[in-house]
Amino acid sequence: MKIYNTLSKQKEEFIPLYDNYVTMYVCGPTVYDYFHIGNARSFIMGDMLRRYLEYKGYKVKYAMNLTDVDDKIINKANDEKTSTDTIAQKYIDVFFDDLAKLKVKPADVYPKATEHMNDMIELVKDLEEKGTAYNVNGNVFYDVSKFKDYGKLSGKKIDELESGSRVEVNDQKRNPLDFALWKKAKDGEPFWESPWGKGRPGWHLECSAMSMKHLGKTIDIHAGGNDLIFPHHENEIAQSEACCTDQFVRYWVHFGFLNFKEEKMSKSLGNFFTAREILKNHSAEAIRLLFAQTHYHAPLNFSKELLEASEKGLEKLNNLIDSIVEIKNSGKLEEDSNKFSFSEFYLEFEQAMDDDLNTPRAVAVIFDFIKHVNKLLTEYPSSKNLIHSIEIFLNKTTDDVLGICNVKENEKNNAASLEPNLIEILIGIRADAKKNKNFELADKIRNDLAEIGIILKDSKDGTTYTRKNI
RNA sequence: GGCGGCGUGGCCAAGCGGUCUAAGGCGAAGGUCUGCAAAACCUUUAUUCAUCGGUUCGAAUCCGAUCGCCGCCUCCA
Repeated sequence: MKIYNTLSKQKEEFIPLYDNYVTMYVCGPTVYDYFHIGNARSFIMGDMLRRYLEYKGYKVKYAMNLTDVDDKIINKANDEKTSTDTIAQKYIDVFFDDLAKLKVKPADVYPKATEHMNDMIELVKDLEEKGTAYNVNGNVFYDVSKFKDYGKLSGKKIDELESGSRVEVNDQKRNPLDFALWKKAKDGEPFWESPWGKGRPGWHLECSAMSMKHLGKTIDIHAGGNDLIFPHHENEIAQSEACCTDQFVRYWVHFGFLNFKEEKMSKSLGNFFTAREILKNHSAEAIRLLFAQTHYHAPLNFSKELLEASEKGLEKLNNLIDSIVEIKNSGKLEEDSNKFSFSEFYLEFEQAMDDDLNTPRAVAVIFDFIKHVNKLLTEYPSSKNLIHSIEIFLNKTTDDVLGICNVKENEKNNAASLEPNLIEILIGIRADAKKNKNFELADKIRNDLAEIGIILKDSKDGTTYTRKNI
């Protein structure tokens, strides 16, 4: 498989450090608020990458940090007259809750900054000993001039950055680009004891320390939004490679922004929808399909209309699943000797995904597949092998990798309870009504069922139904 | 000012030197089926890829210029 590596600015063949074991780190949330649908794009695309690696047979160790010490958390705690811990815990719960709703597979570890103080302090001590960090009255800064590769990820040059007007002025720094590794505590702020006095870590530090601790000094994939390339990821490289390793990350993966009305969706611009808000009216599957329909690297212009279009597209998939479930429940299935391997669809799906996770192409393969099997289904309406092969294909691709459908769940919903039997009875009554040309009654039954989300469909072989969320 | 990205049908979006008179989704139009619907299926919907030049036997794809949009350089996924 090929992956675009921000470091080399080109697609590279992905070869993990150790055989079939992949280490992957995705920058997680600062837990001070609900995350928005733009943040969700990173979480979901990271999830799809991880799922596809697993599909390919890799064993993936996946870590996502929780930033629970930060200015924004402190401010929020002050505003709400509560502790930073309370704020952090509240939004950690929210985060997990929303991620689960978005069908994002849980990471193997969710390291928290507050639980890795010693690791971070050790890292800073090490940098200080090596002369790459300096202490000014309890503030410890990283000396950018000591790291010759500084700028290798973002393509920025130290002198060019210096001449830029936006670099913060700080008397204590030797160089305006130097960044804080350890910040001296101000009154009323949470703090930890350290060799430099009471304070807290700078914001790049945790990712370096926790990535190396949980995944090893050199990891395979580190991913995050485009806006993290500089300075965050650049600084992570500087910290980690100056202290502990020749290569911190082998493949840097960055996700394009989610825009709203041609502008980056962000908290500071205020033009955002929280994921939670969107999930009230739209399914996780539709959100995931929408994201999959654009390449992860490109910007995605978000709108509710687009989401609705994806929702409609999903219906094609769901209708297929419904008809499969319906056929299975009907008891009409027969053993047969037909073989349906769908190997060309698997191949095309894999070729698309192997090409830098080209999910839009993969989705196109899925829709081609749907069209193809719908035809087969009319040709072989009772083939057990057909149904079985379709289910396996959908499970592997649309469910396991893309996370946009769930065959098993649909079956469960359909099979549960007395409901199917009751619906069959109503269908029977309606069939009699139709026979007697009592269309008024027939339509009433259909309309009333539609109101509770049961959609009847007539065909020459009888009436079937599907369920729709209302 | 420095660095990076983008401009493909009504909308979204793949394609990145020949199979492109350009995949797939949404939308629209017609048809098959049906008491009517729904679903499904079949047609139709870009001789053209921001514009202008160039390279090449051949360009949406490479190069240059122009126009337009966006992002990073400050917290941000």
